Order: sequence, then C-alpha cells, then structure tokens
Amino acid sequence: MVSLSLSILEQPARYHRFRYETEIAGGKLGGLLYGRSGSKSCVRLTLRGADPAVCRTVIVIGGTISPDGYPHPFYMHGDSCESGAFQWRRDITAADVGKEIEICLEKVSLVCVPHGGSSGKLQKAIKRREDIQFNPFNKKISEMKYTSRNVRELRLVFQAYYIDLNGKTVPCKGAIAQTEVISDIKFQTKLEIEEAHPSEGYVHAKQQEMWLYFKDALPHTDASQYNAFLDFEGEQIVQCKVLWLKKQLMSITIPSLRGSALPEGSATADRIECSIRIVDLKSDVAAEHEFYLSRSCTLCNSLTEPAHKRSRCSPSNGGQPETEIAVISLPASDSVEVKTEN
Amino acid sequence: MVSLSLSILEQPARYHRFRYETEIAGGKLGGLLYGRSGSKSCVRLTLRGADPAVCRTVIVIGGTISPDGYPHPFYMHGDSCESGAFQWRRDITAADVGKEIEICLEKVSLVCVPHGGSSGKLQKAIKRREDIQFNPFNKKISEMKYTSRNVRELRLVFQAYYIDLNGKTVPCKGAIAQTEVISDIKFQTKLEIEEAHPSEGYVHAKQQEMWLYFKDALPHTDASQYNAFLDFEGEQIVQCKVLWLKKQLMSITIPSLRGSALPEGSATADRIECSIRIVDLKSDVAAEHEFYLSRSCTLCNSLTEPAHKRSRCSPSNGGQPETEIAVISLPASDSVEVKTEN
DNA sequence: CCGATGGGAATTCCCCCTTT
DNA sequence: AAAGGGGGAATTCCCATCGG
Repeated sequence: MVSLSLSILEQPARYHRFRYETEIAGGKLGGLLYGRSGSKSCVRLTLRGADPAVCRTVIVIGGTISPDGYPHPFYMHGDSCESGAFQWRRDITAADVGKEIEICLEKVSLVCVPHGGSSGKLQKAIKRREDIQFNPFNKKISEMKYTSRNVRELRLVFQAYYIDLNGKTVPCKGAIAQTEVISDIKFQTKLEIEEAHPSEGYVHAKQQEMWLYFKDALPHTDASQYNAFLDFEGEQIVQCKVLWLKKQLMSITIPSLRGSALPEGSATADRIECSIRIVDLKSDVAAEHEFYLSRSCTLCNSLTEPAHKRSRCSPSNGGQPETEIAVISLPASDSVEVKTEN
Repeated sequence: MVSLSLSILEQPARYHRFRYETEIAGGKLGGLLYGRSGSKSCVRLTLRGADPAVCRTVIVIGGTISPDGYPHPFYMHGDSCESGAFQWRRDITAADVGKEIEICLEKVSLVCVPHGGSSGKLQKAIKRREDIQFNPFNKKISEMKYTSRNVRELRLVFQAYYIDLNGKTVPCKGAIAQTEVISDIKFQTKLEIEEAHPSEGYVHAKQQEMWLYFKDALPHTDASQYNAFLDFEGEQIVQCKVLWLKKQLMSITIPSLRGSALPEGSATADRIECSIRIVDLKSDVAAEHEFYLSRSCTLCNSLTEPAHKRSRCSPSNGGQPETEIAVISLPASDSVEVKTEN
C-alpha cells in the first residue's frame, strides 16, 4: 500500500512579479519565484511515505491553478520545468524509508501571458494549459472566466505520482498540496512618504496644514480611507485630519497642540521629535515620516508662547491637567477633544 | 491649358489625439481633426484655376506623409474618406471660373496603428498605405524607418487631379499642398500648478520653501530646466530658486524679501497679492499660480517687522533705496542681489 | 560579460463625462 | 441616447543597475 503524502514546507512569496514571455526569451529566467521566508529562499515541499517496497520512483508535478482550483494560463518555467509545469522525479531507495524528502523549486519562474487586448494570447495560453492535462482538482478550465482582475492571482498545486513495481505510473490521490495565493506584485499596497512640507512645525501654532508627498500613487483616492497621526514618544498620539488627496500627495491638518501635554523628555529640547503616521485603513499598511515641532515660530522666530522649561497650558484650554498618555482626536471639526487612555 | 492650384487655407491643429482602430469601431469617429483657428474649425484648402473649358471634374486626394514627405502609416477616416485617404470631387461649371473653391475636411479623423510590440501591425499599415499609391512626392516608403519616436508626427498632403474633356483622369503636378506637422498630443508640454503650499507667505520671512503640485507629470526631471518667479504688480519680479523636482512636485525657495521694494498699491493692504510663475525653459511654456504675502506671520500671527503704512527696509539690507522696478535674482546661493531695470 | 531585478516609460485601451 | 473628447488605468516592454 502506497501512502505518499505531500505538503507545502515553505509557501511562496505573497506577491510576485510575473514576467512575460518576451522578457525571458533567450535562455533568460527572470521573475524567479521565491519562498516566503526570505530574499532568495525558495518554495519547498515535503514528501513523506516513499517506500521502495511498493514504488520505484516518485514523480511530483506542479502547475498553476486559480485560487478556486481551475487550471491557470500562467505557467512555470526554469529548472525542472517542462511544458509549463514543474516536474520532479526521484528514484526511491531503502534509505528513504521513513524519511522526509524535501523538494525545492530553485530557479523556477512564473510566466504570464498578455491577457488584455484582442490578441487572443490568453485563449491560446488557456488551451495550452488544458493540453498539459495536469488538473488535480479536476475542474474544467472552460468553466473558469479569466479576466484581467482575477488572472493575476494564482496558486501552485503539486501532486505526487509513483511508478509501481510493474513500471506503471500511478497518481496518488491523497498526495496533493496547494500553496497559498500568489498575487501580482502590483496588487501590493505601497505607502511611503517621500517628503513632508514643512519639515518642521511650530508647537504653538493654531493649526498647521502639511503636505505629504508619497513615493507612489496613493492606493485610494478617498480621504476617508486613511487616518493620520502625529506620534510622540511616550505613546502620545495626536490625530490629524486628512484634508484631501491628489495622485501622489496628501494634505493633512495638525490640530492646535496648545494645551496638550507634550512629552516630558523633550521639555528642554529646542524642538520636539515626533513622527507623522498615515494608515491605509483598508490594507492596514502604514507610512511613517519623522517630524519636528519647534518651540519658536519657524517662520518669524518669535516666541509668542513662553518657551521656558515647561510651557504651561494655554488658557484657551482651561488648563487641563497633563496626563501620561493622551489621545487628541480631531473629529471633523476644528475643535480639539482630549481623551485619556486608562 | 489646365492650371489648377491648391493651397492650405487653414492649417490643422498642431497637436492631435490619434485614435486607434479599436476606438473607432462601430461607425464611430473620434479623434476628429480640427483646424488651427478654433475649437471646432476644420482644415481647409483653397482650389484655384478650375475651368470647365478644359476639365469637367476636379478631384482632390489627401493622405498622410511623414514630415519628410514619405507616405505615412496612419490614415484618414470619416466623411469623404476612402481606403484611408481623403477623396473630394466636384464637377466644374461655368460659375466656377475665376473663383476660389474651398474644400473643408469635416468629420475627418486621423487613425493611428499600434507601432510598438511585435504585432506587426505597423508593417501591415505601411503595406496598406503603400497600396493606396498616393505618393505626390514620390518617396519610397520602404526607405523610411518608422519608429515609435517619429511615427507620431505627420503632415497631410493634398493633390488635385482633373478629368479632362476626354474623360481621362490627369494629376496636376503643380497642384500639391502639404500642411504643417501634426504631432501627437502627448508631445504637448503641459505645465499647470494645481496647488501650492503654503497658500500664503510671510512678507518678512527670511526664506520660504514652497511646494508646487502640478496637474501632470513635469516635462523634465532636472531642476535647471525651469525658472521660478514671484511676480508682483508693477512689474516687480523676484527670482526664486528651484530646489528639486519630483514627478509631479516642485520645491522652490522664495528668497528673503526684506529690503525689497514692494508694490506701492498694496502697501496698505493686509496682504500683498502676487503670483508664482514657473517657466519651462525648453518649451517656454509657463504656469502661474496666485499667491499672497501676509504682513503678519502666518504661523504665529506676530508682527516682528513694523506693519505700518510702508515698511522700512530691514537694516540687514543696508537700507537700499526703493526702486520702481526691481528684479531680485537669487543665483545659486542664499544671497540676494537687487538689480534695477532702467 | 551575462543574467536577474526593479523601475518606469511607452503603448494600448477602457470608460466616464459632456455635448448634441 | 449616442457620439466624441478626455482622463487615466491596464498592459507590455525597455533599460539602467546590480551582483555574480
């Protein structure tokens, strides 16, 4: 009784840059698939249950499938790949009994096909993929509708086969493993502040508008999709308001900090260190940027507020007591509300 | 003796958005070619010398050529167009003698073909264009190398033919007219400031950095390709320094205005109106944006400089005399130099 | 030198808005 | 509602750079 089993030892990177056929022409690879663990790790499988008493050779085939299990038009290319599929084989010896065999996808890249326009290349690729006849979940590719939206996500599926003592190749129905979803790297949320203006704020200013320029186009165009904070050491957090967005630019308002308890440690410093933090609420990805608050006006150098050891609360705030941790949130208005975390 | 002549009465718009075949499928037009005079004007020709005594009918054919006169793969489509060429015909009567006949290209669009990639569509289009056999300058299209760079510029060329009294169609060698170059609209320099931050400066500030966000990607990536000015009424101009550029963002420095003569008219106003002007030195295209200089500090409201009727020159400037028209240029350093135009 | 990578330019096409 | 205009997304490809 053959009881091979196959499992994913290392998942592939969540995001991948697929390469086009034109990019890997001439013996090149490019777009190598890496494992999730590190920069140049690789996807690895574990094969168990190999026994020469019942099987001479184990073959593991790997191919692309959609997240739903339908054969996928993108294909594998590189070491141990043939006809767009990964093909691994190994003769089993007595030494393998009871051991785990590790299969490593080295130098394997995932190749995409044009799926827009009217070239029909996607259709041809679907046909090719069907012709491979590697379909562990037995799903009809013709029932799957590949669109530019969903075609850029796939899984890899692997199945073990063995050559029995009679020389017959037999699929192991139980020895199937699929990876988690690999998505086009373009789907990855990028949020990185490249520059902020002004680079220094004035601690006693009433309200300050800041511009944040991002390295990449912002993932959403709606200001409500983001939260903005000013983080101080000592866990003080001031919520800012996102005013508007441009393609690569965000405008936020820092509320008046008059009356808020600024960090103890920096009371004597000429300027207070803090950082601006923008959170994409949808993906939960955040960007940070260092920022400073000066005790003197950055424009005219005047010191309208006392700049002694510790500035007293501004009278306009009614002299609220200083708290250890304060969250000042600016709802939708100009007013400032001070909350105290327990 | 037939002596037809043909001339361009109205040149086409310098920039044009060519449409792809896929965009004009289904009886649509799109990408209409307009004349240079106005929004919906059209390209017009003048035909002279038509005389029924020698010709029964005049035919005018128009087609695309490269700026050098070689047949061009893009083609004409729409009213009076056939096989990619404009084809106009008119029977000549006695009333036409001595008159100018105006030919108007209404509802004619210019269609482009994919010229990148490996689809070979450009080659096919070149073949098609050659097959039309409309080649007034008799240039071999095979000698022309169309690349993605040069293919997006073309001229239209028109030639008159006539049907003589024997019913024979004869080309008029002298009656040829070509338009000026029509370029892809993407070649048009766009420079428009969408927002500026801060929106208001402080007249007594030492030096102010400003961010300008443009509606489109900047045409160059090198700061030296631009000049920046602050324009006041009364022709006062202050040169600013372009610090750096991002894709859609420019950072400039307004030099200290202390000691410069600000406009008379606005001496009493709370804030001084002016405008920021960015000039693309290569194309000479400029963008303007309104700006204000406040007499009180925009951050802390203080009035470190006297805010009386007319502020005296700051001592740091040695009390230079105020001039009617002053150009302050900021070369590459922090220092300010005051020039006086005669 | 070559192959791989990442960035971004160039190209093509989709689709919404405006106008008729 | 349909056509045309315009913006910009999606796709493909090119290339400078990096590391072996």
